[in-house]
Amino acid sequence: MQFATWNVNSLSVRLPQVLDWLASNPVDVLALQELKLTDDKFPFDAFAAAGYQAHCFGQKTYNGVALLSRSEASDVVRNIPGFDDDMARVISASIGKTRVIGAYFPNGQAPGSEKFEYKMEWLKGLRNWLKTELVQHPELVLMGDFNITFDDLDVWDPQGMYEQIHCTEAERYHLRALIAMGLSDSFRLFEQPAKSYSWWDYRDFGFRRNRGLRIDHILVSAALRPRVQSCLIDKTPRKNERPSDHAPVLLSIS
DNA sequence: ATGCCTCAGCTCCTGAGA
Repeated sequence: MQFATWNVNSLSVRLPQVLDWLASNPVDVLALQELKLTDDKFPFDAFAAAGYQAHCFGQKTYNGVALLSRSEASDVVRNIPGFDDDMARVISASIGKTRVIGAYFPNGQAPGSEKFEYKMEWLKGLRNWLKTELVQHPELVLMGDFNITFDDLDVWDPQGMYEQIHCTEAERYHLRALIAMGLSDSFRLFEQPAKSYSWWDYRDFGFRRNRGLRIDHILVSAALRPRVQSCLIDKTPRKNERPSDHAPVLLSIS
């Protein structure tokens, strides 16, 4: 079974690329982030024609997430129960025996800002909710744009980005707390190419110079971990003419 | 560096992203 996550930075702009990518990568489940469109504009028909059913949680201008799946998805939940949020950031569903959570974590802008405080509160809310989710659903995948690097391996310039947004100890603490709950960073279960990133700044030839961050992750629960066969970042779509700034991450489970 | 791209929208500039 194959899972993937991709921050598309506007589904309206990226739909042809998503369909192309699915044609070459017929994953079972694809989580999308930053749709930047409302539910009424979601291209259900285009995905149905490609063999995917979709559940979406859209929002005007910013945010917006969706789950696409080849088989039926049930028990769809939007956002984090118990955490009040006016932004569309999380969508969960049961697909087969697996509970799948697709998430667009807050950016946080800069340490000390109001948006950073919101990010910290959101991360606490996520973890409180996940505690019970993991009990109810031992086979769980949490994937999406986390907007946090695990450590310096995930950062092209660790000195320059020291304690900068996505790289602060406060943010990384919350990522480690998810690991402490029994989740694993599936990417690091395998040997990976040096300087592997999932996001590159549009500016300054970020991709060409490989000045990036690994901030898109797929975490798996303890029950799934022994079944993980591979995890990789697909840089191919970043070479398209009008790419998203993020690349998709792919996970294979037996 | 108040910059660099890209996207949406109260669209010919601004806010936000990361």
